[in-house]
Amino acid sequence: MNSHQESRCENCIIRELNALKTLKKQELMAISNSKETRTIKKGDPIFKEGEKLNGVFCVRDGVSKLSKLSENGKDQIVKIAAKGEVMGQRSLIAEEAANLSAVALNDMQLCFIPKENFTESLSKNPEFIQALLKNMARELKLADDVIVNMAQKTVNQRLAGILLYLEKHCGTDAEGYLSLILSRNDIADVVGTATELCIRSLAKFKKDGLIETKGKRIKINDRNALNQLWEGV
Amino acid sequence: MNSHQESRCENCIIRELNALKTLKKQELMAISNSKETRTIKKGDPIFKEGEKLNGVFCVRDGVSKLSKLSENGKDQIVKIAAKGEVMGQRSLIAEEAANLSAVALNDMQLCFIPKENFTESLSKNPEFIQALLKNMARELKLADDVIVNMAQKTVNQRLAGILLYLEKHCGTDAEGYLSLILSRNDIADVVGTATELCIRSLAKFKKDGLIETKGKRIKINDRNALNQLWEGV
DNA sequence: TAAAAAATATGACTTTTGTCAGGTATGCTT
DNA sequence: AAGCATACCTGACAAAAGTCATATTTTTTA
Repeated sequence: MNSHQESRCENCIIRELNALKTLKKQELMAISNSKETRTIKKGDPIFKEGEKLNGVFCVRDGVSKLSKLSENGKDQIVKIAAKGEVMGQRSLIAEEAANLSAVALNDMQLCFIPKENFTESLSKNPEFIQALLKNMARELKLADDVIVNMAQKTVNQRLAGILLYLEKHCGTDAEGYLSLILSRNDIADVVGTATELCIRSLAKFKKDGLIETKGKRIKINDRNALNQLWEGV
Repeated sequence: MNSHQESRCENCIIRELNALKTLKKQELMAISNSKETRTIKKGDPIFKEGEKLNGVFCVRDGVSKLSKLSENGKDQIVKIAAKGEVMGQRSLIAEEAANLSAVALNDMQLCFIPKENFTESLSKNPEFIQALLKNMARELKLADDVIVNMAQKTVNQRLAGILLYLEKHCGTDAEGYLSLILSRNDIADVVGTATELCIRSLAKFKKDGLIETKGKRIKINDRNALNQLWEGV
């Protein structure tokens, strides 16, 4: 399979979305021969916090949550990784075990790139390092912003924020519903609140005409109002 | 002054604490000639969020807060930078304006290293890039952990956490009081709560014998209990 | 398809957090 | 040293968030 044209890294367009786009033909050929394409089912774990990773995972399709178990027994979702994102690279770079757990939010296709290939490029390809560095720097800014929002915004504001985020980053289906269907519990874990509170807030958003729901599915009706709520106007 | 032995980067030991330790003699000589040593008084701003930085600031002495103004009008302190930390490098790497504002928490001595020197080394010195990359990766882990704590811990827990953090990272004086003296308002801005609540919680900690206070100054009496509170036992 | 399990939903209540108003202490300026 | 500004502190109340119990609906599985 790996020898087939489409599964060769040289021809992969997902790469364009991340630091892997800086890899040279030679590096790509090496990776093509050692990489592994994995199919992951919704709900399946990809790696767990504390685990030593022996490679990175490039998301070809689907979406994963990256979460950490807090000492109070609750899971906090720190990041949602969609197509094109590389999971595990932070841990490899820092030479640490994984700090977060990755679980598939829907059926996924991943490319597993072995540590050896990753570190080889990391030590030899300056363009790759530069791209990684820039990527990390941008991630760090996003994380700092999340800290501010977690500390200063209310549950309603943060919930409005993630609905807008999901629409922007994961898109909507033909009927206008958010493509990524999360459980109420997962939404609560992103917001950092209890499931009940999340459900209640969604019910209020619905009553106020900001959103529509149909089972788990959510449609944004009043983007403007949600945005104003998020910004605290 | 710059030609004096002690002010030459080649002889600087602060460098050992960060990525600048990887710089070569030639690079250090160039920086020595263009760098600027700045004395900043307590409360003075170093840079503001949104500002385009034309260099990085290496903390020689003193402590700075890095904060961001939330849309609700409150400042959130995202990081406390002590001796050896380099401020502004994230912005230069990402080629973005500063995301945070830096203000001195006590009298400081900073080395300002111009952007040109920084980016020169960034493009030519692989060891420097590697060190920066590792640094960013570690910072990102810390930020992710703060996100989890902000989302999942109570005000009391977070307050206990920062007291322990201040003791560990900024030390104590001869009498055992925390060396870094913050206003109640600044402590509240780290915790992400209102000043009144911060004061109340400190009063409770005092009543329970966890800490002692003398004006602004705080002494940790029961490290163990604070730690258990932090961990939520 | 029926039963079981899981997820969603709602009500009642508690705890935590935030806010406002006012008081006291502290330090700085003139 | 008096006056002023600032920071610290406290009480009373309001709002937000968390918890527990218990439906109701949806999904899974036997």
